[in-house]
Amino acid sequence: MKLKTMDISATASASSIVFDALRKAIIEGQLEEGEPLRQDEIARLFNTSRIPVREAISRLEEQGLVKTQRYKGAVVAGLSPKETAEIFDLRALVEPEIIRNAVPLMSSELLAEAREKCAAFSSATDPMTYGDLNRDFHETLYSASDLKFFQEIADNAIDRVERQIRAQLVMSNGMERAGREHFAILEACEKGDADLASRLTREHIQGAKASLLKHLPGA
Amino acid sequence: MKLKTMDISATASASSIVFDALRKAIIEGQLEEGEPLRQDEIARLFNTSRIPVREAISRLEEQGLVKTQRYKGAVVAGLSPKETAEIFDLRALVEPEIIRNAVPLMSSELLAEAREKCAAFSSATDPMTYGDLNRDFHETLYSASDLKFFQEIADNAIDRVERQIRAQLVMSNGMERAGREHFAILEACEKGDADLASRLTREHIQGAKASLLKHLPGA
DNA sequence: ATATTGAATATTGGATCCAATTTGGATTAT
DNA sequence: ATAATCCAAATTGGATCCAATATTCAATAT
Repeated sequence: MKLKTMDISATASASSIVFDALRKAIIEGQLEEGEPLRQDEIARLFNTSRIPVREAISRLEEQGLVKTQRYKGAVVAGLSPKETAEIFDLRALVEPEIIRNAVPLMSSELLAEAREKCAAFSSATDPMTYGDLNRDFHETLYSASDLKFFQEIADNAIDRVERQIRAQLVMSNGMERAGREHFAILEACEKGDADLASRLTREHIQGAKASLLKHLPGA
Repeated sequence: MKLKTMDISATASASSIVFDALRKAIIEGQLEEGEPLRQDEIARLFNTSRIPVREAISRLEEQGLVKTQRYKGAVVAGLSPKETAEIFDLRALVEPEIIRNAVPLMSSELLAEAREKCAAFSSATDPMTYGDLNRDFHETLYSASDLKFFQEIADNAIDRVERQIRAQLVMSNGMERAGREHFAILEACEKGDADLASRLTREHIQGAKASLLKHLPGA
């Protein structure tokens, strides 16, 4: 008798669990810029030894989310205004291409899902969730593309400025304008107008960059 | 008495040494695609324990140069023709922007250095060094830009297709055409024509992609 | 002969211990 | 009191050992 094989691989390695948790805590701002990451302390929090913690930290450093100094340890990486601007420029270059590629590949189911996410963002009331809902909408559209490396780049770039994005969203008009722009991007996708969706995405990112830099010291 | 503090940090950590060595071996093709990386074996080669080896491998995986499976180990990552094409598209998007940004920042010293590298590439006779000399030329020009994140992206993208670049260079006309195109890019930089340098860089990459895909099965 | 079971081996993931380095405070000299 | 010095605590980097899992191959049943 044959049994259906069940995927029981739900158990992830300790280092991956620590990595995911630290990454989430960093991009959500629960760990502030410059805050040291003590291996011992983190190991105690997750009931592990420092080995998987070190592996997680080294992966986070490879992603640019932490900086480490030999024998001194790791701190949450911060960005200068100039660096922030560069990341937004990178996003403004890459993400329009992802959308352009994705539009012809969007199923009606995916568009329906994106419409829900778009509505959820526009009607959000809890500032703590602004960032997640914003990201949720964009990633839904991006997921239709088959450009996985482009998506990797975009994901990492967004990770690095997630804190600034959240700040921008709670600023005056941030949510309102983003909501409008999301809706326009969605409409372009529904019309199948890849060029327009691409252009609107670029302007969306450039606008966020501009409104953010206005409030940063000496951009 | 005060002593001048000397920077004695020449001693890198074991994990960094292993990381650099493995990365070099992978992109130069000394380790073939799919070849398993045995922690124990590597540890013996470097006279260390497996701990720094594991850290190095996890960093390499974060860069996409190896793939690991739980309890099965790491293998050198390969690229499908489609993935190779995507990486070249990414390069064709990012690197022209780096050059465009770099041109106004190029000192005459840097241009002189680039000219030397360009000549060295064109007069190269040992196929083993084609890849290094090619990269050397491009990185010299890119180094003038102040877009460090863009450069990170480009560096990693080039890493991932370094093997294919080397193959392309030894193909018929590969070196000859690359040499000509390098010279044209260099001339545009010397003239201070950022737009032209950018366009030539894009065409250089797109041309390499096209000539490469012609020789790949079912691109 | 072929497929299945099961034990021995190989390999990775993690815990514990030790070494190297930094950091901070007590001590001492001026 | 202040600055330099030195020692103890804290912290990271790495080695060794153990646990968990995968792989191989011989033994066995059909």
